Amino acid sequence: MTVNANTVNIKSDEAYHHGDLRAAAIALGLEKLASQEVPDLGLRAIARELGVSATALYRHFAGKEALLEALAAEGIRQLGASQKAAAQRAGGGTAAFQATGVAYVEWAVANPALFALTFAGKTRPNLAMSDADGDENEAFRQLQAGISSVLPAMAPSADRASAAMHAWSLVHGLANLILAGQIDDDPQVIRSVVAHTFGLGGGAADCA
Amino acid sequence: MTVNANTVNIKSDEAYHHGDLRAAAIALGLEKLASQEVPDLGLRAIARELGVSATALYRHFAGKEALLEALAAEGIRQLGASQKAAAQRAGGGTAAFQATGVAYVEWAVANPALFALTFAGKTRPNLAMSDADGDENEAFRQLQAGISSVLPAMAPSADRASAAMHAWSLVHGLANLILAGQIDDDPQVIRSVVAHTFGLGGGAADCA
DNA sequence: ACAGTCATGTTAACAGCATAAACATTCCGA
DNA sequence: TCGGAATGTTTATGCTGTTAACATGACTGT
Repeated sequence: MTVNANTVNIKSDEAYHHGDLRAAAIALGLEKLASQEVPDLGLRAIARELGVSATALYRHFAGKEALLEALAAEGIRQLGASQKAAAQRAGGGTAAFQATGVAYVEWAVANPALFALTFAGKTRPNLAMSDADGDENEAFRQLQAGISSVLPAMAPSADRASAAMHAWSLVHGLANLILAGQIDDDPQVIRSVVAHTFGLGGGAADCA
Repeated sequence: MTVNANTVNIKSDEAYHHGDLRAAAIALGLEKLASQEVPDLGLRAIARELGVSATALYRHFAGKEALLEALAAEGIRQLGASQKAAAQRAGGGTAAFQATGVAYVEWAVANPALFALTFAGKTRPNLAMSDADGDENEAFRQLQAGISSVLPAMAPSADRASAAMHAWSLVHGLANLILAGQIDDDPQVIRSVVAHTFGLGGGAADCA
């Protein structure tokens, strides 16, 4: 296992000035994103806040876009981890599937800027199509696992793929609409909308 | 004096140099958005391309954000019109409802930058909550009409609201995921994913 | 018709941004 | 120890949004 340079590894102190600048930049970027609603990060601002010259970051990133991609990778990793934790907490089966959906939306709402960045532009890595081996694909793996727990294993793969896209679209759209201020950020609403589709096998945990 | 033949003139002739600059800026903005994937419009670029000084636009827009909002308003108007046309083309009932969903996604895919702009940031007007009287609310009105055609009129308004959010989230998420390159832009896929929910008819009925 | 006001344009200037080129330093392996 | 690679700095270029001060043309009230 190679050391993943992307991970947020804040060595306690005495770190970066002549240490690991790349990691420090990513850590600070995440920190700034966490306290912002819109991902308008600036290289200069990061460098300044890091006590380093503006152009120093070019030794570690090809440009602004490269830094943003690194942050996006971290974002998708966190999202996947959050979903995985929610699924485990819920046990298994349909409940776990719904939990991943709710976790998706809640993570997005809790991390607006990072979520926006993660899915911004066409330059981002294609999550669904990649071979789901990397650590950053936990999100899609959770989706597939959820599908498996709801649809019988013998269902045609076309149905499974369609269901996956359906579920993903639902939570993704709900998250985006909430972030756009078009739908209220109400846990009850989120749960209800998600349950409506994610429980599709049996329908209606919510309707009773 | 030279009338710029490139621009899509809203006002018939005798255009903008000492005419209607605001309209010209919006028209050019839309034109530029149409040939771009990402809404990185620049005030200076627009002014330059319009043959006018950079600061002239400040006589008509409070700032860049204001111009973007004007463009977003035009975007939501076009989206609603597209949905309305699709619904009428489809006749009525469930088919029309599905058609509005497909139209939503297809319009978004056909106008990536404008669609992104329309739903970017929290500063945009809240479509769902406003009183649906203005011309720009056709999109939400279509959504409600579609819901009405699928859910029985006597259904509790909570169910109707939930169904509306559900449908909206689905198409919105599907559009965004396609634009993010995560789902293939395949008409067959769009139709299938949309039909899955928009034809639910039964989804809510199951609960009763 | 004339004067004044207001809408609309102009130029100049400021601060901030991403990025590139040339230069300096530090570190590490042969 | 020496030389090159890695890392950081200064300087410079050209972009951006935005403000301030100034010009000018058109409309309006008397």
